Amino acid sequence: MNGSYNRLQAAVKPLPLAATGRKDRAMMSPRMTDPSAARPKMEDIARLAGVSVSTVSRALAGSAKVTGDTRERIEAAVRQTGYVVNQVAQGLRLQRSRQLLVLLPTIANPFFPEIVQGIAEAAGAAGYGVLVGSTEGDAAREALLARQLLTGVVDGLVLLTGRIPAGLDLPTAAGQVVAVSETIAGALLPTIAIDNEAAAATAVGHLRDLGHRRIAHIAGPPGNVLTAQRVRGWRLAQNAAEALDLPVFGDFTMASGEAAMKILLARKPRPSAVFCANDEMAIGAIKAARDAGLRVPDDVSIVGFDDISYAAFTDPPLTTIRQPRREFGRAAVAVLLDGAVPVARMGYELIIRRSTSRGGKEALLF
Amino acid sequence: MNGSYNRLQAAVKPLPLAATGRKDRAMMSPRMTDPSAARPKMEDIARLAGVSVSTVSRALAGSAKVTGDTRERIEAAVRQTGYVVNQVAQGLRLQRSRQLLVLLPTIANPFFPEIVQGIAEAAGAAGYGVLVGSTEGDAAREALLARQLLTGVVDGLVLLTGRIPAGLDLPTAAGQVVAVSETIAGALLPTIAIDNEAAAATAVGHLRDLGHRRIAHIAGPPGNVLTAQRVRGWRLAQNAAEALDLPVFGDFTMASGEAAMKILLARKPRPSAVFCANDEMAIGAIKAARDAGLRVPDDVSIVGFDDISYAAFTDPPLTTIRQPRREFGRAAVAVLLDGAVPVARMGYELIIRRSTSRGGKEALLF
DNA sequence: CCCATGTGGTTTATCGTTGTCGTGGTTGAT
DNA sequence: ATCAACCACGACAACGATAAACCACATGGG
Repeated sequence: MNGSYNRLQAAVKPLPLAATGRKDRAMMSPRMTDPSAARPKMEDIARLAGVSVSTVSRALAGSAKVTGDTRERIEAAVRQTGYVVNQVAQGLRLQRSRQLLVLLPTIANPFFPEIVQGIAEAAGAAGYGVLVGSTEGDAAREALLARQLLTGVVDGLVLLTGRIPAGLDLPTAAGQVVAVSETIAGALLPTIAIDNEAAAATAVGHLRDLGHRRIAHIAGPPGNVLTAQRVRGWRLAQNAAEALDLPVFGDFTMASGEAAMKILLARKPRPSAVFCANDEMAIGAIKAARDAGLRVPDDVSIVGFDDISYAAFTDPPLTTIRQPRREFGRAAVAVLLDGAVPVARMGYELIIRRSTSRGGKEALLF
Repeated sequence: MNGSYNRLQAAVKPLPLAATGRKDRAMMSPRMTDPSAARPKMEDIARLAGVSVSTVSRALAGSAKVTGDTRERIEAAVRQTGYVVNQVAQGLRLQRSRQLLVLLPTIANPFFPEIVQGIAEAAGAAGYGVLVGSTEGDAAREALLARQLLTGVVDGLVLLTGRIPAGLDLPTAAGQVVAVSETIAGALLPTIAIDNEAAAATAVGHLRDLGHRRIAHIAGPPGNVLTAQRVRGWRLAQNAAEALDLPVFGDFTMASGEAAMKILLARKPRPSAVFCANDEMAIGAIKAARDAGLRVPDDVSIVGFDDISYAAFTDPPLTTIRQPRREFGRAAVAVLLDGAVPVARMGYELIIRRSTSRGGKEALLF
């Protein structure tokens, strides 16, 4: 609400000014070829082609009712002026924008890009554009994006945030919203995801197969749905006694993974393996282990989750659970655009690299 | 142009249908409390509050000309209906959207997020929303985003792509576009960046200070402006003979860095140090070195560029050039919104971590 | 007592497109 | 020759919001 508000108006002024000037220009011949021309509108094309705006509109829409000659004149005028339809006006008239909005918690997490790419691919093929909004954990920004964008700026919303933005009325928005990757607690919303509990159990099962019995868990932030599901999976794959162990909570960042690992390494019987709720925390955990003078996987095995691109480049390369991210994106668009039935349990895959190995003496002694 | 086009229209249908139904509803009392109510418009608020739409508009705009009583009735109606203004209509009327669009080459590169965050911060503070579009190297998608979005959907464009989208007329868009990080060849466009040549020279100078004389370069893709600038800086910091060496070109991905490093390691006198045009390629290079049985930095020193978050978590942590990304973002918004003068040479910083060390025998023997 | 000056609101025109309806002119069938 | 049917196209009314112009009604000063 301060002064800086207005500057773009000023910066944009050239256009409005030129726009008002346009009518004058008809009378003031000298400035006819004004280079700082305003964006032409359909009316301009119509005048140039000597037809009505309706005809221009029809021609541009590809109607067969506009004949060769007229059509050519219109197309020539369009080419000449570089005219493009005003999406805002079109959106208002049509009550639809052919745009999708992807809401993600933070653009910095490399887990999301591939989902967005899948969305963009599928949406693009259907003639839809894709915009991305990053909420950065800020509920206000989230609400702003969702609201201001469901107000007609976009036709559909893909939620990667794991929660319903404030102010979004689900019944009203039915069919226009789909959740991906994270199921949203208690909301009847089409959701695309994997079975996180089972996937976590798979990861932990892999460690058990290698002989590990003291398998710690670096979890996501408390309160997060994914966190809960993966903690449950971790418990599920262990026996009753082991499952009493407490996870250390992080926040999905490398730094938090590093900190959590330090805590784990200080535990009395040191865990022989650690299952991390995502790859970034696993990267942090590897660093902590290294800094503590431990070798991965010889001294500690580490498993991640997501299979982000960096997972293959860590030292050692990270064993992790791969989620079909591109598929997530495509499926989300199918739900939105084709009314496809959402698949709540898509396939995942355990990618075994070199951060896990057979449990050492310690593990076997147990 | 196929069938899948129409589905969202169908999904959205409830709204248009309800909208047409709305007028009927006035006469058909029974359905008054229709739960699947259409999004209310200003007219509905006006009716509810017993005033005209103009008054509602003014009240919502915060005009002092709407008094206590009237204002309260309006606000009550807004609360009751959950009304939010239609941005599309508002945008058409106002000829401005209070939205900025950030165009980036790929959302997958972790160099960009922090810039976007800086943009979002500054824009948010000024009441602007930020949308992100990822072109994925596709010129068509790029043009589509730029065009369709400069058609009134957004007020400003931040280009992180290093080139002018096709169909974007710069004179017309003057003041609405700013380039960040990459200068755009031959375009007179406000640009926020660092002096890439000098920064590259700084990185290479650091290696020379450590005694290295065979310093190879893994460059970005040929044709890229950044690539050229950093190659020049690399040459500049060496003596004439050394500068005859040829860089190996990559494409800024980890995989390309790995491949490039393999090539470099096969060179006759093996380089004792490698300057990589970005951190991701450096990460790939480190992996290649490791896989070849070489230790970093004992056998090869490696320097990156950008200081992405992963740079601090590699083994060894990566020495690199830090660009003030958040500042980039803020500065870009200042240019767009406040008409600030763009700073083409912002400060950068050499971050010395542990991927570089004094050149070994080989280097000293030279 | 009348006119200037505020208040607190309403009317009206407009932003750029598109669907509906209408029109003048041609065509084919009768 | 006459009429229905068509045809390509034009005029007009929305879509939802806002700013400018306008208008009642009070109030106060001369």
